[in-house]
Amino acid sequence: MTEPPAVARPRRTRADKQRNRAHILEVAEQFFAEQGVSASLDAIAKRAGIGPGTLYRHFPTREALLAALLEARDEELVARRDAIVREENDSARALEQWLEALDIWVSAFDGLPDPLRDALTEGTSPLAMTCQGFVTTTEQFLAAAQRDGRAQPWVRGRELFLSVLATAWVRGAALADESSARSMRAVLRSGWALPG
Amino acid sequence: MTEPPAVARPRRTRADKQRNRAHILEVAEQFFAEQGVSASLDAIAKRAGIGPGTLYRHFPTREALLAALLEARDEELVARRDAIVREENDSARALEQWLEALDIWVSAFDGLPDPLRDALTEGTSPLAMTCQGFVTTTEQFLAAAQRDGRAQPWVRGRELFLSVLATAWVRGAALADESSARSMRAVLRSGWALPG
DNA sequence: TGACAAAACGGAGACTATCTCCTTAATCTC
DNA sequence: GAGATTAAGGAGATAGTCTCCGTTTTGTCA
Repeated sequence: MTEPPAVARPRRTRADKQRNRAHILEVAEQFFAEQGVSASLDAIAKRAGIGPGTLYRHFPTREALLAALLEARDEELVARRDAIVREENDSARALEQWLEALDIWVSAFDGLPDPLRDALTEGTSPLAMTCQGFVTTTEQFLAAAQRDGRAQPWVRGRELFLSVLATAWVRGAALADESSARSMRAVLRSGWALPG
Repeated sequence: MTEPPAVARPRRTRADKQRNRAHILEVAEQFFAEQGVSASLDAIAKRAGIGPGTLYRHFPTREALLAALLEARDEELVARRDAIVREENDSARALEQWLEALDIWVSAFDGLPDPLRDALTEGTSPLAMTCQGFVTTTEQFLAAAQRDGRAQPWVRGRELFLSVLATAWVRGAALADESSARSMRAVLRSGWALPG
């Protein structure tokens, strides 16, 4: 029988690891902001002064890196949600403000709607948690508006969230002016049809 | 002074060129249908039994290849437009049917909404002509519905076309069931809001 | 039909991006 | 400081895009 090995006390995380992680995030934020979410990961590593292997050890996929970057903004969005709940009594206006906040959030980087859409279906992406949370919040605002007869009863939160992604996707490249963006939002809100 | 050169009578297009072009289109149609618009072009060339150079000589960009593939379907869509004009008297229903036809058209291949969106902004893509034509048609149907007071007066054809692209983009990966798709279309048509 | 010129083909390979080992270096613990 | 361990670095495997240029095919006309 071998000696029962003493349970190894886990070491503290190495300092260079934390330093590298933070630096990668800084550089990635800049690259994604400038070039969109498809920016070259190797280029980010190079600019951060590390090898590709190091980047991939910290963030195994592009989605993992994105998820880490969005975490800080997630907190802002949660704060915004709380502020809306606190300050807005009209349930329809509250929903509208929440959708607007979501819209700003998904516009953080060019091309962000694509990985978010994928995360919403695949469920395995590190972005999925975040997404699902915001879908739930959307459902809560929506349910309140529906209770007050201020939102179509057949709409669901998931589709509303996807609509926000979709309008952001359109804006990504196809809308030159702000008036088009407003128009898209209006279509989302009140549709194109008038009762005959 | 040099002799004015006899104007060379242009040769007939070589038979192998036509053969190759047709074959590339066949194979590409299959690949795009199976794997979406991002399928490897070199793989298409290989399957078609030609070198990559030949493919790129025929279709310098992925968009050019897509445009050629969509040409046949364009004709179907134009025919559908004429049929709607001929058979549907109600302008709102006509617009709705046209949007549905567009929706089917953009669903020909997985991922098609992306290059179409890009084409609509850049204007240089071989897909731009086609897109622009369908925007114009959308505007015509929309104008009729607006004259009849059946469509919001502030909506424009371009945004409506983009909305169709956007809902197709969402469906691309994120909508499991047909009920979600219907719901998205309903939001597009009548919005989520009810008057307070 | 054969010879010439023009047109088109083929595929090697340059370039870029992703991602993975495995060797080397930095850091923590005692 | 010595030793154990964790992380870094970066060459290179793989895959996709796209180009260039020597070779082949085809059309034309004597």
